Amino acid sequence: MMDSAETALAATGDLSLHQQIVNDVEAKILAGDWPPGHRVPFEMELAEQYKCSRMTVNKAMSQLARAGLIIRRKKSGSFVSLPQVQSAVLKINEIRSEIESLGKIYHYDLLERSLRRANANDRAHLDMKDGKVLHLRSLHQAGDRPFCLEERIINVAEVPQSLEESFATTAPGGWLLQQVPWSTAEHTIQAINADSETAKRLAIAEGTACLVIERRTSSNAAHITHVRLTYPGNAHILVARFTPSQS
Amino acid sequence: MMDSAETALAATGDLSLHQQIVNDVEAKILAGDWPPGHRVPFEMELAEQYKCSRMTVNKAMSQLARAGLIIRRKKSGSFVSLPQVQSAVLKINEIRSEIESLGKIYHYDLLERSLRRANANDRAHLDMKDGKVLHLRSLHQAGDRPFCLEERIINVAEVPQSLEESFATTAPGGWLLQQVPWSTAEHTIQAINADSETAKRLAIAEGTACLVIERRTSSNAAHITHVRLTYPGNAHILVARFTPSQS
DNA sequence: TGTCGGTATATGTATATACATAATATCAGA
DNA sequence: TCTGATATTATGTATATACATATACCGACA
Repeated sequence: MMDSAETALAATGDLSLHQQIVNDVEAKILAGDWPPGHRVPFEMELAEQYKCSRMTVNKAMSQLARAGLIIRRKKSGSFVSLPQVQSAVLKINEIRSEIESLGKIYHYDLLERSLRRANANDRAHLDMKDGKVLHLRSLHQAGDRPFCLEERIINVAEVPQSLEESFATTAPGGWLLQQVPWSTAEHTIQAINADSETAKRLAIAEGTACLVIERRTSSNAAHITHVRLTYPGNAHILVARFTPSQS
Repeated sequence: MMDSAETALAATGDLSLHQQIVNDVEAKILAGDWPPGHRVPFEMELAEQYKCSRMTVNKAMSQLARAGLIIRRKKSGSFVSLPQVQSAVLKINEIRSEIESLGKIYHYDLLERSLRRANANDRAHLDMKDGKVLHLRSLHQAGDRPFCLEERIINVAEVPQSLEESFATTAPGGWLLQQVPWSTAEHTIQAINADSETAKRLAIAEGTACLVIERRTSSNAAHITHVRLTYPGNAHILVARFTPSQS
């Protein structure tokens, strides 16, 4: 078997020096050579080892600290941290591209579009006091099979241009990404049994398990939109990955 | 309404200079003042603006680039990037702490423990050629209610000390976190209808929608363990968040 | 007009240096 | 022995400097 140190050093490509240090240290930690609590060599020691300045090592160690792999304490040194709470990055693709990457033809149907004063439910979802919301219900299809049922409310005060858009052929998800540049988002994921209405729309038996993803998108302080995506059970699987220092 | 620039500058606490720059630029992007594609001021310009050296600005910009908020191109400058694919960080807590944080009493029951040669299914899950796996089935309870059904296989070759452990009172999840220091993980999440066996164990009606999380944990190259967690529907909701440069 | 090649420019990396900050270690004095 | 001041030390931040690298731009030349 190949020694892990060799593995690390073998990969010395044309990477920058500080990136090499990051990789080497990360490899040591992942391989278990340096268990949690182990003190990583001091910056000065590593600098000597790699024949570089302390600043270069510092840059590498700062990266590792930001990634959560090590914890740094003044005067004491840097220590391999305990594996944090199991966490993973969940990538939620645009529905259209998701379907097309499956080799299916994407089709979008608008079921309902209405403008209304925010009711109690809307206000809770968007954390707003008063105002109007645009309510949209639509169906995404892969080939001739229903793929996902979407129910969305848009905060009209924040996205007034949504009133101009019919959404007859444009799915609101992608459209909003264009309009509201960057965003923060909160997701909840749960399993529900399809009620009769949902079952009919998704062409599945009533009671079939469905995956429901709800997302609230915000920009700085204001909440922009809330969407509830219902996927027919087993037909859809979410994938999430976690790798430390996800470079 | 407060100007967003003021908002950003108002928050000038005792943060380090490069962190202030990160915050200010992030605020500008989130507020939409700098839309996607907009060219961020050059490092030299920002250095002048903040009356600091280019290196300090460079540190800030590098952070923003790593976080994906901006894209940097030599000779051209830095540009606000298009909102990436909706992604979010999913934190999957230790089941014990999750239950206890709900104010319930945690109880763990081992249902089955067996050592066996890896069958085709095991080999697929752990991506292994041959060898033994430890198979564990257990139930996590919150108060007197079933909370989660766990089915796990452990790669004995990678974690030989698992043979010494009875798991009669120790849940394998937390134990493994201690034994296998750092890890990468792949998760899949889906909704299923409870079969009769599952329904009985979880004390729910057959066919109830359940959330199933499968996780494969690895350390460097080798796969350590595969676990399938089944939560009774509606009783459990996953939460995931996304904020750019999740500092 | 089109292409080649040189120059200017913004970022990328690395260094030496300096001082700040936090926390440990040490030692004097009560 | 306990207390508190002081020294030591590792990290944190910031600077000036230097050179590397990629590339946009522009002008010369065919």
